[in-house]
Amino acid sequence: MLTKRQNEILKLIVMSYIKLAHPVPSSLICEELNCSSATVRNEMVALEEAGYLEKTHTSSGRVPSEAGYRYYVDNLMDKANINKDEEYKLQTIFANRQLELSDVITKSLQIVSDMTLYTSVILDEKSHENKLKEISVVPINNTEMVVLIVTDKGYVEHKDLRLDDVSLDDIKNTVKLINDLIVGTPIDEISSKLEFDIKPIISKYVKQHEMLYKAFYNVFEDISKPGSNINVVGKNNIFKHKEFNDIDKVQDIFEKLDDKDTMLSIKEENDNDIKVYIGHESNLDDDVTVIKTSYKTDKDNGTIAIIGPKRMEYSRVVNLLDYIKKQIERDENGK
Amino acid sequence: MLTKRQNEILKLIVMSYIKLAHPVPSSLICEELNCSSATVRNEMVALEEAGYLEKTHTSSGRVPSEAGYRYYVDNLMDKANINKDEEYKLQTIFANRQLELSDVITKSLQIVSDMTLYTSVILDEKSHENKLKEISVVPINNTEMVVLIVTDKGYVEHKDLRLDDVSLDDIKNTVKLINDLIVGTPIDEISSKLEFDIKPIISKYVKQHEMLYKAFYNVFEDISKPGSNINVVGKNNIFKHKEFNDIDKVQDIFEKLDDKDTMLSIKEENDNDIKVYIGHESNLDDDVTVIKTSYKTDKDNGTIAIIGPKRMEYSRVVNLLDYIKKQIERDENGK
DNA sequence: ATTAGCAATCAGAAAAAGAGAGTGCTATTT
DNA sequence: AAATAGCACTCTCTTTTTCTGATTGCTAAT
Repeated sequence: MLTKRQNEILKLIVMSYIKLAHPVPSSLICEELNCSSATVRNEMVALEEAGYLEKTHTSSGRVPSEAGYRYYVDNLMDKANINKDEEYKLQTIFANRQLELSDVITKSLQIVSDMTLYTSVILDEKSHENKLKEISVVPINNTEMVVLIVTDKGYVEHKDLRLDDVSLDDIKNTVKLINDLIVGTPIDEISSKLEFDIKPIISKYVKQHEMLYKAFYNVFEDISKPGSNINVVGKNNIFKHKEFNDIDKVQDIFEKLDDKDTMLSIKEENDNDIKVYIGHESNLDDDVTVIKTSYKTDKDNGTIAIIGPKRMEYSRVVNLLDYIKKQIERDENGK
Repeated sequence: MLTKRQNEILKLIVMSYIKLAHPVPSSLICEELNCSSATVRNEMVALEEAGYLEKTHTSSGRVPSEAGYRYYVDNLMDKANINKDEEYKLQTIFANRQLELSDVITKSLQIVSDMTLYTSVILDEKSHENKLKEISVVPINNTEMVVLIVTDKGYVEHKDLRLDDVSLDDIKNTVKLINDLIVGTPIDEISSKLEFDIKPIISKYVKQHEMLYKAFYNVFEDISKPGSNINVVGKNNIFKHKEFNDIDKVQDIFEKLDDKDTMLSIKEENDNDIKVYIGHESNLDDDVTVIKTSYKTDKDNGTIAIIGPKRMEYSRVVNLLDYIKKQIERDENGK
């Protein structure tokens, strides 16, 4: 258990280090605390023994350890509100109802990345609860057509289809059948419904049924794949932090930011809270921190995350994420 | 004018340097040429005076100058055919007719990037010759709907629309009017046609005409913006070349690869040939070379480019680009 | 015209030297 | 008992020096 003064010193050290990116000497703290540097040094030894501080070499100032950051985030961090200026900048995005939700989210995180110099990730999953609302086919020329698919949640997919020697009537009939029979079916059940309900019927009414069945089967097979969108914004901000001044490290992080699985792992344990993953917990790099949260609306749910150095402005980022999460959820659910 | 032997030596030096990334000593060349290193050195002096070679310091081996690369590309480079192995890998992509053209191109350049360790850029412009083929609206709930727009070339756009207090009938009528009156209009002329031809009519037949007109006007305004798609593939390959072992340089290049204007400038002077921009000509970095070409099909045209170090495998890349260009054009036009 | 031979040059690695920041410890004060 | 002043000690970071090896340019010989 830390004394009150130790808490104070630890907080000051973490905050100084976040700001100055340089091991914090006792002299810096004693100015703040009105006591001598020797006193601070004694406390520093205690904090180091407790595992919250580290030295870079025998006679260096102190740097927060991973546990130090953890303790700071869990116990010491000011949970102030979002900065008014930042709120204002984000407000203008959320006020704009013209844009689609995913664009709003991307834009807001773009702004966050620009302001903070950190990197943002947006993961949004195609919901499995989407049901087919309407399918239509627009012929382009003799062999090509565009298939348009809309779900009840307003999700749109389109696919080009090339079919030689199929009559327009056949196509129209097939589309009509699909619209009549499987509208309302959840997208991941369409393939099987197509096989068992539609196939027998179109084989009666449609001449080129074999080819058409196959084509539409493929289209739906494709769409129903449970894909996630991964959007990484402000990647180049990685270069802006002195802990990433090593080209091999930067390369490694860039490769992870491009790696689907690594990015998807961020969204695991979909929690309503804001989660902070410090250093090795981030799964990216020991010098990286990931702060994330999830959102849920009527139509959509997803995860947003900010990636930066372990020496990150924790409270600022937490506030920003919290604000955005609330805006998204208010915007869409509360209307 | 260079002698035959000077040509030979220059070619060997460029090729060695591309392969070994190390200033080429005379000893390396004389093995190849069956003459003494002193002889080669004399020729090197001549080539240096002609501006084709440089030294990194007084007693270093020679490195090709920008002019040296230029001379090599224009006069000395073997214009062999594409490597069979590489052709095979690309073939499988182009054989797959399921994919849309833009996906085929992206995939093939992804493969090129993986094979060569260079970076690829695909620039494809939305053609202005697209004409409206069909518009449809799918209502999602009371206030939201999806507008689907298809052009005669199979280009699809969709926009979410929020409209409070508009009746379904009004919407249907408006869509019908648009379909009746402006299908076939080039997309960049739709806005004005909407204003002068449609507005007067819907104001008669549609109750909430003001709001609907405005909404559709915005939708078309949005789509007709002459946007270009910019797709950069294999960015992380930048890290793989020793000339980019400097973090500031890498940062600078990454920022340029993300910069719309810089990337768009690649497609200028839309030429049918394959163009090579060496060093400062690349507009990216003095150590960078850009090799590009353009393609043109019935539906689409665009530019593809490979970005790598100046010390690039010129002939290999030229062959790859040439092959891909031909495949694209054959694939789409020929058939 | 070509080549052998050799001193001269310079990058890059390794070693040495110097300066400065900050600590830990001890003795002293409060 | 807690806080502080004082000082030797440690270690990084920077600069300087030394050393080695690769490669050249030049001169004289073939």
